[in-house]
Amino acid sequence: MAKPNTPITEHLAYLLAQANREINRQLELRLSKEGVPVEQWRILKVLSDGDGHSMGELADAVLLNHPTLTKMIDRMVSDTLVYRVQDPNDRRKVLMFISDRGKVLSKKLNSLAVDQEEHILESYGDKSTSELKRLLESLIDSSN
Amino acid sequence: MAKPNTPITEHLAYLLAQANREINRQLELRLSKEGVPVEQWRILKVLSDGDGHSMGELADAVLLNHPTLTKMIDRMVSDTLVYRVQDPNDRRKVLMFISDRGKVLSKKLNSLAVDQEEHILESYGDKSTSELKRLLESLIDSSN
DNA sequence: TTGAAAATATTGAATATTCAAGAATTGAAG
DNA sequence: CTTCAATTCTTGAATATTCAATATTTTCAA
Repeated sequence: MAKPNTPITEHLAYLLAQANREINRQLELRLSKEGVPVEQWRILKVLSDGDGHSMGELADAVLLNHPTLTKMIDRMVSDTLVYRVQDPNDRRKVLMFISDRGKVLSKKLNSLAVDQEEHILESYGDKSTSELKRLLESLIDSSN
Repeated sequence: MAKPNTPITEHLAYLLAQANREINRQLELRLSKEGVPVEQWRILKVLSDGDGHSMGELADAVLLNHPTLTKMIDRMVSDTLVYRVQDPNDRRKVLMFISDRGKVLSKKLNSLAVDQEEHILESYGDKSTSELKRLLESLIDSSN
């Protein structure tokens, strides 16, 4: 008797990748109205607290590797969305700040992202959404 | 009074990306024992039903764009893990099959992937895991 | 039956990401 | 103090991914 061997669609790793791909695709579509990739939305959102964030901190927060972040920030500096300041307390570090132009863009992007969340809430339900968020947070916690 | 503006960590899109990144990283680490990227595990797993799968079908199943899949399959053909056969019923299509060598590798990879699932089950819990899977499936459903 | 449109897969050029190495600064042990 | 290891960020080369265009085959309407 042949072993039925779990189909890939039952692996948590696969379901996460699939869900992430789909939701990300939808978000991408909305943000493309402003011609901005999802990662830049994340960067602007994190920086919009107005504080300076080091590159390392940012890389963690926005789920990008260091060199990838450096190069994306280069582009955003060219677009004058953010700027670099050397950290006076530790000159190895660079502190990133959001510019005024960045803040304006960030607001537009946020409302596009909120639109999406609301769209999900409608089709997927309030209860499922908050339960899913809770479980994801706890999965992330348990992975550290 | 300043609007507190949802932190990025509360967005479903972000939580999914974060959880996916973490779980994927762990899986990657295990599969690296066999020197194989996660996508190749997916491909081998899907093909291991022994049937022929067209490139389009495969691309959907393994969450890759067409050209990316084509190039990855080129490598796997070089490694004699899979092979192409022209679909006799529709000669636009190419049917992909897993080779014997591919089957052997696939088995090893599966056991590494199952190890991971079990590790998650332990640290995260049986109940949470199955509930999370259920919610993810239903999110994916509701997105079509 | 013919010819235009659709479906499928691949290719090549443009872009983006990653890996490994490097430069600058700090920390800390001797 | 001095020196060596660790931390932080960037760079350049190697890889990988994506976009747009192409080739082939099928479908289907006229």
